[in-house]
Amino acid sequence: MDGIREKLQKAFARTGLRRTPQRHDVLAWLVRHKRHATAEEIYEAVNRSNQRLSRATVYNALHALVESGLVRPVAVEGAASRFDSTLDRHHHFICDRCGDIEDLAWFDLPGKAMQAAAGGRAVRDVEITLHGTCERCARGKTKHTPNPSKTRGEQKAC
Amino acid sequence: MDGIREKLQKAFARTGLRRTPQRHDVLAWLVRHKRHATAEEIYEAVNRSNQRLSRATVYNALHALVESGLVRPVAVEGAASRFDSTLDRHHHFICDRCGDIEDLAWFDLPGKAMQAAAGGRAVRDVEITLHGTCERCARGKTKHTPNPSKTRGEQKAC
DNA sequence: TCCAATTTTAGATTTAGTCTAAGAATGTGG
DNA sequence: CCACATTCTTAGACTAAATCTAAAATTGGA
Repeated sequence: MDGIREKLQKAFARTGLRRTPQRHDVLAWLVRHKRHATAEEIYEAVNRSNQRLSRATVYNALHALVESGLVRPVAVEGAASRFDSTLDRHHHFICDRCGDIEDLAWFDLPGKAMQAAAGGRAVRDVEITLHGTCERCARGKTKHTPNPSKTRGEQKAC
Repeated sequence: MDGIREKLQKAFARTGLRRTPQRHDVLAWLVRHKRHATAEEIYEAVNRSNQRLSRATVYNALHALVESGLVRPVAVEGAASRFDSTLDRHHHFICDRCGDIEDLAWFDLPGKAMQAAAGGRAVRDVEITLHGTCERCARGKTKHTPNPSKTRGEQKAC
């Protein structure tokens, strides 16, 4: 119905990454829920619906998926890394106040300027992250609690 | 001789951040050594030359400095955050293989595209990180060990 | 089918970073 | 110059993130 099965099948085939049930589940969850989840959240969510997989397996699967480009890590200062399916390209916006991560429409970098700055280096990927205040926080809605799990660190109550 | 004292004095004055000896030492070290150091490295380095400051103080100082914009955190997936003086603008390049972080010359984002993508959000800062293979790793020099401290995580021997 | 390589697993371990409560330093108004 | 409130630092305990280990399970191919 959902086509996800086929989509993932293709993705695995394309990258040559061995498709284990565990990797499949992790990727499927990430594709379905476009949240920027931590490894811990994925661990809990996937285990809630399916068979159990261990924490180490979640990390292994995530790393394998990152390695082959199907998943992208979003590192956050002072907090657990979050993960993101790359099946559609996009950039990120991180709110200074509440720490929420939002997707932005993709746009290109000026190729020339980038090449010049990169010099002789081989560039595989470009990561653009905007920082600022999200609309909810700007409006002063204090209820906005984007990371229902342990929101460790900086974020001021918001 | 070095003008750093005055430069920092100005920086503190400009941002209104209280200049404590500890914050000064942390910032001074970051300005002098343009490495992208972890909190732990800073802790060790600063204590090597000067009086002792506690780990908590290093974190406190770093957060205060980040808050007031004098220092920028560089989050890295699966590893300790690194820190960077912002006294000159630049972008980053992170090597997939060895994990090294290099500075790139500053270049601007196409303002229109960015505004369009950001929508109504208030953008404070733009962070551009290129990922790929650094020149040393490309040349296959296996000696390249950029993070002499605990290089935890992904990096293949390189 | 059998073997070698890969993957998963549970649990222990390491490391990053925060928290707490108490004490020190600082700045301000009188 | 003093008193008081505020801010900052500190050590160490604590929490959480992520890795590591060694053993068991699964897989793909000859």
